[in-house]
Amino acid sequence: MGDTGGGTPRERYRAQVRSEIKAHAWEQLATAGASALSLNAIARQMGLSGPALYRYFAGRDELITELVRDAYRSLADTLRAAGAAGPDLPALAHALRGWALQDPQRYFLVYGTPVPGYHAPDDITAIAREIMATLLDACAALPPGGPARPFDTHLAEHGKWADGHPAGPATLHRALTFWTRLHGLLSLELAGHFTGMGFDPALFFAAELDDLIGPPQD
Amino acid sequence: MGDTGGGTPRERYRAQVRSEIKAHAWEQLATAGASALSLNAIARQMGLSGPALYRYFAGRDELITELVRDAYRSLADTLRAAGAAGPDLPALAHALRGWALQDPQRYFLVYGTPVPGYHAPDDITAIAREIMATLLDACAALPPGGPARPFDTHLAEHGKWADGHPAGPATLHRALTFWTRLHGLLSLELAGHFTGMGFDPALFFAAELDDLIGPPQD
DNA sequence: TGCGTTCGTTAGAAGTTGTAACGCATCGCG
DNA sequence: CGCGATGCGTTACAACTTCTAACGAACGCA
Repeated sequence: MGDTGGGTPRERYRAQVRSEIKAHAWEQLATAGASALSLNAIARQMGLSGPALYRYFAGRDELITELVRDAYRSLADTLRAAGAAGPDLPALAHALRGWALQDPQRYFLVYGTPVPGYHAPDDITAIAREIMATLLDACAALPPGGPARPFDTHLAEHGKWADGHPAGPATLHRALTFWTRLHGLLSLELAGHFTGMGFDPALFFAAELDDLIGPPQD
Repeated sequence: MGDTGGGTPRERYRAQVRSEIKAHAWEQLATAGASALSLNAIARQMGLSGPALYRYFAGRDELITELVRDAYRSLADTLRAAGAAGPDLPALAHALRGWALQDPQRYFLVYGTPVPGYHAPDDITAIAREIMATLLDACAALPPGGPARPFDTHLAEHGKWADGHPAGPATLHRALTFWTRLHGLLSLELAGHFTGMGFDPALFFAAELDDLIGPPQD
């Protein structure tokens, strides 16, 4: 926490202001969404005038990219922590859901509607791969499921994403479905598409998780 | 198509200009996303000046709401048409995927990142219920799956969303998982999270669909 | 033919991002 | 200690956005 020994005083001050800007940005993001994020509003909240922020971020896009990076980093750390005490898929799932519910707009910053032109920098895609690796570790430790399925054989030949990970096609399939199914559920829940339908999203989540761990196989 | 007999000439002209505005809006939307939609840019494209558009739409929000409404309507009609020749869940699934791939930004307009403050008008939620009804029809016609599961009993008591539909809890569960699983897959595919991973999203989609129709039960 | 509604215009307010040029404080170095 | 370079914050401005107000002209209907 008290990492105040960064280097020159200027560098420390700069880092402090940058993180203060980001703090205000997160606040705006959580309440008004990413599209409403305004550099001028942040400057006002901090008691300084508009163009001052351009000393710290090249522009709105760079600030948002930085927030996206931090969001990815936060998710990767959260999942890694959940899997630290041994591979545990349910623990990973609940860590993911907790992280998503904690700040829905942060979740959408990672997995929400993309901007057509935008391409994430390499270090962000690296974090994404790290997340998948954590997921693969947990899936590899699971007892084998049912019989091999057609898509498994396709993954065996076209699984160049898990390169360097010693996981069989069935495990790759498991990790992929874990990701897409839980994302579908969380995405719709956070977007409010379940409100007024009456059921409890947490129970639905638990049901889908059960399906992923031990599919109905007897 | 040639529905030119709306009423007074003024009403016909008004409707025509409105639809022309929306056409340009869809074009902008598909290329630059919803956040970049600009009334001024549309006015320029149409050869008239900015404030002229306010005769036809109260503002940017109303135009976007109208686009959301049309998107919902288009999806509901597409699914209804796919299920017209009898309840057919695979047909519904492929119609959904085709509709999504046809215009990703239109899909995200319906199921993408929500604006925190926004609440959809009643007629839009009515279309959403219509979509769920079509889905329930197709699920009800499916042969029964495996044994009843815990979440089914919860849905039996908290399924006030399918009110008026003669479907059992297992069918409700089926429809819900159909929705969330395929959305998760499509959402990540359209957002580009699968690019560079090597596998074919269409095959993954087919695999998930197989799981939904005939879960591995022997 | 004439009257009223509606349309499109220009002008302008208030907001945004982002650039340019200018003082001034501060930090590091001699 | 003092001096110079670096960096910070400012104001001024351009270009853009949404949206309101007021005006003139065109159009439809009686």
